[in-house]
Amino acid sequence: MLDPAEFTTEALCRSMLARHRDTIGVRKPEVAIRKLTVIIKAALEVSNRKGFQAMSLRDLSQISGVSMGGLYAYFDSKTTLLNMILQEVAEQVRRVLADPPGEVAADPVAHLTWLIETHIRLTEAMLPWFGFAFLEAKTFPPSERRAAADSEIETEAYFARVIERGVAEGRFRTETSPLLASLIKPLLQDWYVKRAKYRRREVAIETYIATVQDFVLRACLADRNGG
Amino acid sequence: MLDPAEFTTEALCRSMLARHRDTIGVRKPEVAIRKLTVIIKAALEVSNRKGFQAMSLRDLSQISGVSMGGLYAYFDSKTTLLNMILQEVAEQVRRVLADPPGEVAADPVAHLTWLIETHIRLTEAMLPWFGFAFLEAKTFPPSERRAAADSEIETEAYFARVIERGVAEGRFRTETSPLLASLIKPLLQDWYVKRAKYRRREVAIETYIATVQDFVLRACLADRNGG
DNA sequence: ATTTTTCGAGCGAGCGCTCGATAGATTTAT
DNA sequence: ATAAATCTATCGAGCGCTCGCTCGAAAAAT
Repeated sequence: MLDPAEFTTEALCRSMLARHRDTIGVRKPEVAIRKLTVIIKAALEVSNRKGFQAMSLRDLSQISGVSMGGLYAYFDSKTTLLNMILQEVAEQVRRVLADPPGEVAADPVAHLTWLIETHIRLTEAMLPWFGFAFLEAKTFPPSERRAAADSEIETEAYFARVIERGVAEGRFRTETSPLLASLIKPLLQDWYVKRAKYRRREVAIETYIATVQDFVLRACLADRNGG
Repeated sequence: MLDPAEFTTEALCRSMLARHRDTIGVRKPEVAIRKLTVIIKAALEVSNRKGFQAMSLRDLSQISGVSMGGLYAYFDSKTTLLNMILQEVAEQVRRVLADPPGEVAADPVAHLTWLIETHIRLTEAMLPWFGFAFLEAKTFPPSERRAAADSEIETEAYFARVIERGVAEGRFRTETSPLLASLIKPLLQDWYVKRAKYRRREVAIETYIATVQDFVLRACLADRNGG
């Protein structure tokens, strides 16, 4: 479904580097990618454990093995580091959700099902990144907070459009609530926000995906088709 | 439905004071409640704006009008203040959700509907408190984090028990997913977590409650009863 | 007169961030 | 081929500042 090679920390850091070529001081790409990867890995690990604010740059330096000064070759402030990570998450969401396979896009039901599965699998592939984004985006400066809210609205819009089309084409109940698109998002988020709980209960990702799909489709489809 | 007088900041602070009589240095109850109320009001206000960690005790002192030393007559550490608030939230959830009216408890469908409405109305009555608990609980020390997780599981259990009974009594589909109870919680949370979004879109609380109730019941009930 | 409550300057620790020093790689000059 | 010059990447002690928290004194209440 998703190619795992596209979501390794290294691959994602390559994408980050490309976007910040001008602000990153290290010129040689192999060196830059290698070090950026260990920095980001460490940053995600520590932040997911105790929060981004609580992670000091000395923590990050020690765990990544890069000196204080060395860190500042890759970002010019702690807030910039935050933004680099959040932007990469938003970028991947856009890249992955924006173009469904042709045969899927043609049918609202298939499209909705695909969106749910793909979103959950994307968050699974980038678990520390989404955990980070969810945990941190709320507590930060106005501009970062707004960017996070925009990204959220963008995701919601993918669902809203499909539902609207499904209703227009008569595949969904005409009474389908316009609120539904908003309510799908928290269902998808629960998988990575409460990941520990689902791991403890040994819920497989396929089970989770199927449950959410069924939950949503029962709300959309006419009664007879709900089973 | 809920008596607003029970959820004023002052009423809640009275409950907090009772629970921490031994660690609060101020002896006269009227004085203690009055000051605790302004402290908690200020703490919730600042924390909801920029996060509990980012709120310094100097911020809190200035905004509440209570001196640094004065604050420490009400808690012995910043973490204690956090716990006092989280405990009060957990206490109210327990108090309100634990005893449904008799006529409601008798019927699984009515009980489930009641739980959804009551939980959403409770979070609305204590909006800054729940916003605070949601925002902060994740980022904090192990013991606080565990307490928050326990409280969450407790809430989930209310829903799990009703659903189980509904299935046993033949009111709900036998295939009703055991995951459903977990998935209800994020739907309820969205109301206070994304409160700004729903306010902007002018979604009334009654609309939200009805939408969630319909969403959940469609997942539980046999197909013919879904409308 | 004595207890209770309030005050806020001050403490040590830790924060984000800077910057001069330096070791290694690469280019240029001879 | 070798020496000199230049550039790149890395380092970590130290700066100014704010943090959570304390404590002895002042003020208010009894």
